[in-house]
Amino acid sequence: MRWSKTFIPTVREAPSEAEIISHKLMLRAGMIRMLSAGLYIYLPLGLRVIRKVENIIRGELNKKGGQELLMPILQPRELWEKSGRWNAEELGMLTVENRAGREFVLAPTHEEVITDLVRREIRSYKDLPKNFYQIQTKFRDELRPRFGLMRAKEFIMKDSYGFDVDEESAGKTYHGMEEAYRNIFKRCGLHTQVVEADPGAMGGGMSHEFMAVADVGEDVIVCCSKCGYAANKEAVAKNSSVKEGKPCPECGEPLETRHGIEVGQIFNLGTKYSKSMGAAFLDAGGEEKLCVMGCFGIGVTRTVSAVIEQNHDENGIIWPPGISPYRILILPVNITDAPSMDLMEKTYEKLLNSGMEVLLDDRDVRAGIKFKDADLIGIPLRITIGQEKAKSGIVEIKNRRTGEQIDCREEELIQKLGGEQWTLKK
RNA sequence: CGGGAUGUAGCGCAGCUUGGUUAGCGCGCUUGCUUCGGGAGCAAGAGGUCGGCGGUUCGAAUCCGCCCAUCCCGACCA
Repeated sequence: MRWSKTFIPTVREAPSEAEIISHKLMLRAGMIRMLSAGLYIYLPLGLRVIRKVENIIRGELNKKGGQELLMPILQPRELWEKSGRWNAEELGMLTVENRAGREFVLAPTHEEVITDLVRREIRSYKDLPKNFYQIQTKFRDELRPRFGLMRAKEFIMKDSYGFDVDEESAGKTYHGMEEAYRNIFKRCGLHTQVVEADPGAMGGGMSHEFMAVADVGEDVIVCCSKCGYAANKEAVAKNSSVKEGKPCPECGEPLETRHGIEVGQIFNLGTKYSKSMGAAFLDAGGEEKLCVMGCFGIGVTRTVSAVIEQNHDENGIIWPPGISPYRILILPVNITDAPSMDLMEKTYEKLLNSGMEVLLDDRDVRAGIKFKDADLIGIPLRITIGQEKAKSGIVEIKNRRTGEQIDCREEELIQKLGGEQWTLKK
């Protein structure tokens, strides 16, 4: 993609409404713009990152047998009365009424719809287990939206719903999802702590939260830096021996207090919804049983914020390669120099043909601006084409994270980029 | 929803205390010339219902009231 053809409106100063680093950097890097409090437009660069995260999620969930579908955002009131959640204050539901006076909810979550589907379509143990998921916009009528994409009224969420024949099978699903989540967040370049959690409005039994450790996190967790043990606030409240300074229950090291951003949560729901919604099946003995359910969520847009909180420096974002909007940025220093332009086009073509996602900064602006913007938007690798070295067909490759830089002949580029030192870890 | 703060050009801000010709500055934007490897210089421009409504006054960005918006703390929450 040529920078001049896309739309990446970078700005030097972030609007004053932005408080935390990820919000400021997303605004400055031209990833998002605010429409109203808690409502954001995802610009081309921001959307590319979101899509990357979504695709990592798809890959890992599909490996676990997840089946993607898509459910309506607008849902009738009756469905929510059936589950007993129409007045569930803590869900922050946004309701609307149509011209005929019929009431709907802009879905904050989809247990009702998916369980209703399963109730009608699944009748035999032979149809189970099933694991459905979708990635779509969710609504929460947040009274106080905050921190950009961290807490928005409208956000993108991945939600999975598991249906199993019994607790044992549901437990396997649960642990499978836990494993998938670990892989997903790792591939997104996010350092997370898994903590035991309170199921809250979801109900049911066991629940774990995936916390991205960050100073701006709204949640407090107590964890052990040595063995990785971690517990959230509710768990700490229940057990007075788990707090800062006390020995870790697993290894005895002193526990520490940290802040976390909740990027994912998994729930074992038991039969709460299958009972209220009537999702039953016949087992091998011909006996009617209720599906044992689980639900599993990932805040996609929040994950993007969390990644930036964990991956930036004073100059801007440093994308983990797996979710970077582009893998490589080509930066020609002087676009009026013919040899530089030849080399630039050749390099661009070659990288595109090799399947790389390349952003070409072909803008007619001073080099300093390009360098600053390059650091700001944080593409992992930068190829600089300078006037002098271009004469002999040499480009510079620079690593955004480490700052290391090498010269490379254009012909050897593909080979070098595939080499170990440019395959960024972390 | 309780407490606090802010609202002046696309962005960042000054002016308001003590009302007084035509509302300023920096960045950005347009044009020209010179520059050109880390956010250039000079020159000439464009861009404003001073958040909105009402009030006080000869006169309001400035004082008063109500409303709206945005942000922070709290409660609540993927």
